[in-house]
Parts: sequence; C-alpha cells; structure tokens
Amino acid sequence: MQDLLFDFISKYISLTDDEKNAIVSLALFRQVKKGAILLKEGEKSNDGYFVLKGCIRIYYIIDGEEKTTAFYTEMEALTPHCVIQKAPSEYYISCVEDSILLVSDPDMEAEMFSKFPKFETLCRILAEEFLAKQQINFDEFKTSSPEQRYINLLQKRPDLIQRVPQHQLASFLGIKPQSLSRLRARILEKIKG
Amino acid sequence: MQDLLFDFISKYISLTDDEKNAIVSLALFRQVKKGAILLKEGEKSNDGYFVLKGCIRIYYIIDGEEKTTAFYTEMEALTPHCVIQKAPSEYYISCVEDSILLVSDPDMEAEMFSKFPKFETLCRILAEEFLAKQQINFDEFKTSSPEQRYINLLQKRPDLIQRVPQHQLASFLGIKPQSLSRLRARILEKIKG
DNA sequence: TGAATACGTTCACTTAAGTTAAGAAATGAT
DNA sequence: ATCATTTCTTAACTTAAGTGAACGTATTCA
Repeated sequence: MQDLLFDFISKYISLTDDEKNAIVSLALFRQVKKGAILLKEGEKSNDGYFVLKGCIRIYYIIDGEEKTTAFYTEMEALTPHCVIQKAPSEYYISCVEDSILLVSDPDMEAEMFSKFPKFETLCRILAEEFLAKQQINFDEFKTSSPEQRYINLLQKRPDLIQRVPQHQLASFLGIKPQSLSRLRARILEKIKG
Repeated sequence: MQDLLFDFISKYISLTDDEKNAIVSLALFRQVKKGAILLKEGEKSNDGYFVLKGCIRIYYIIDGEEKTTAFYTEMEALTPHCVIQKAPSEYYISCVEDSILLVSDPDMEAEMFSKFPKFETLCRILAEEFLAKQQINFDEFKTSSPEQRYINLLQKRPDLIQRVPQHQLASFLGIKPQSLSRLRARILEKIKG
C-alpha cells in the first residue's frame, strides 16, 4: 500500500530511504467503510486526506437535499476548506466505497516541512497542479451543457459513472437526477436512431 | 505600487528588507493597455501574472464565440495552465482595463525559492488558499441556478458587474448574453412587484 | 463627422431542465 | 426470504435557457 504512495511521489520528487521512513513514521493510514462520514457540516477538523484506494465525496445538504460536488479517487488529495480557513465546515465528506486513506494535518505537515524542505516543494507542486486541473474542469463546466458534461465525463472518468450512484452524479453535473435519466435516454436514442 | 505587493505578502509571511530588495530586483512590472492580449490559444508561455491594478480575463474561442471563464483583479495571481502543463495554451488572456501586472516565470521562482525558502512557503500557502476558494466557487456554481449565481455575484463581487461588459459576464455565469438580459429584467420585475 | 462595428435589450419560438408524482428495480436489514 | 428503503426511470406539466432576428444605442476609427 505504501508503495502506491511512493510511486506516486516519485513522479514529482525523489525520496531517500530516510525521507520515506519519516513519512511512514508520521503518516496515519486509515481504513474506512462505505458510507462512513469523515466530516460533517458545522464541524471543525484539521484532517486532510490522500486516497490510496477507494472513493470519497464532498456533499452539501441544501434545503434538505444532498448536493454532491466532488469525488476523490485513487492518488487524489483532499484538504477540506475548513482546514485552510480554520472555520466550521460547510459540507460533509463521506465514503462512497470501502477506502484506504492517508490522513494528514497541518502540525504533521509543518514537522515534515521543517525536517525535509523537499516535502514542501512537493506540496506546492501538487497544489499548483491540482489548481490548474480544477480551473480547466471549471472552465469546461461553464462552457458546456449538462449533456456535453455527461459525455465529457464518460470519456474522462468512465470509472466514476460505474462506481457512483446516479443521483450523486447528477448534482456533480449540476442537474437533478430526473434530468440525468432523461439525458441518458436522449443520448441512447441518438446512438440508436 | 510595490507597497501594495508587500502589504499583501505581509498577511502571510514577514519579509526582511533583504528579501524585499531581492523581490524588487527580480520582479518585472508591466503596464498593459485595455484590450491588450497577454496570451493566445496555441501559444506557449512561462509567464504568470499578479494583478497589482486593473483586471485581466481568461477566455476561450469555441465555435467562433468568446467564452469568458475567469476574471483576475487586484491582488489576485494567475498562473496559466500552459505554464504548469508545459503545453500550448487552450485559452486567451486579455486586459479588461489598463492594468499593472507583476510578471513571473518558473526560472525566476526557482531562483527565489533557493535563495529564500520562505518564498516557497508563501507560494504554497497562496496556492492552497486559492485552490480552496476556487473549489467553494465551483461548488456554489454547481448547486445554483443562473439567477442565483447572478444574485450571488452582485453580493460577492459587485465591482465586476460594473467594470466588465455584460456579454463577458454572461459566459462567466455559464449562460448567453440574452439570458443574462432577461434574467436581470426578471429580477427587477420581482423587486418592483 | 459619418459609417461601421460592437453591445445590450427585446421578442417569438424551440429545446431542455425543474417539479411533482408514480411505479419498477435494486439494495439492505432482519 | 421477505419487507422496507433507497435508487432509478418515466411521464405530464411548468419554467427558464438557447436560438435567431430585429432594433436602438454606444464606441471606434477612418
């Protein structure tokens, strides 16, 4: 399991055995069951997550309805807004599947950064890279229709459509579950016709 | 003008005079006229921008139509996707108003980082913070209607509605200019009625 | 200054998403 | 295995966004 992590890191920086050991000694691995809630609205938490295996999601409850806005799968990192802003969380985080996560918090990060400055470089690069990806995603979302967004998702993250319930996908696409059903039927119609 | 920059930085880290001088000696200030194009689709560039004064925007040309997806105003930093990905740009960047920008590139950043590690910390924090903000923005976009998005913008960035043409705002809100006109009329109707 | 272009609004019409409700299918718990 | 709950789909109706076109009003620039 740790190998997955080090393979991932090696794409960005090279680590000595000392550094690997430091990470392992500080890192907290956590197994979580499908449906488990990692963070609730209103709670304060300092935990960030790196998904080694499985899938977690962010959702809001607005007017009593769940609105899923993001999924994180293998080799993706999620630092909740409340950790950065030091404020109560606006959203929930829960497990879509049984998952294995690497849990971090700012204190642990600070310790790593001071011992191994290289590690701060890694975090900076990851943040910059993820920010760039996030912006492209947002741009695509803004400039396309729900139907285009779904077709886009089919191509870019076909796994998500398999592993995630439709009603969660719907709000991820910015629409209602009924509209997603209809839209899927419409696309099938087009392919057949 | 430099004071603006240092006041901003001082919110995150404290700088010695040496460090300030290093920034000034490496930094490139650039005055740009309204309408000037900083980056074109297909171009490769290594320049990142920090807006000291004015407003710049990102837009795509899709099927011959301009689609504006982002605005950057005072004290906001924009590192184009193509700088991170080392690939040709998918979008254009242009000046909405006469602006004063601080231009940076990866080489200059690397030099700063090695001389003053503190500066890498600043960049990491800014990237993390901006990422968190960006995600909240995206979440709000996904979970609200065009009308709600516009009302939201009225409250959060009223300045944008003043300084930016309607048709650019429209695509920023994910709709057509005609729909924005209609939506504004609808809101006025509600206030009157 | 005058012609051309770009911009914002309005209108009629089309298309698709939201809403409400019902029922079928899948899932989970006892 | 059965019952209850959740999830997904379908349908009819409402509402709002997309489309194409026209019109008045800036802006631009030759």
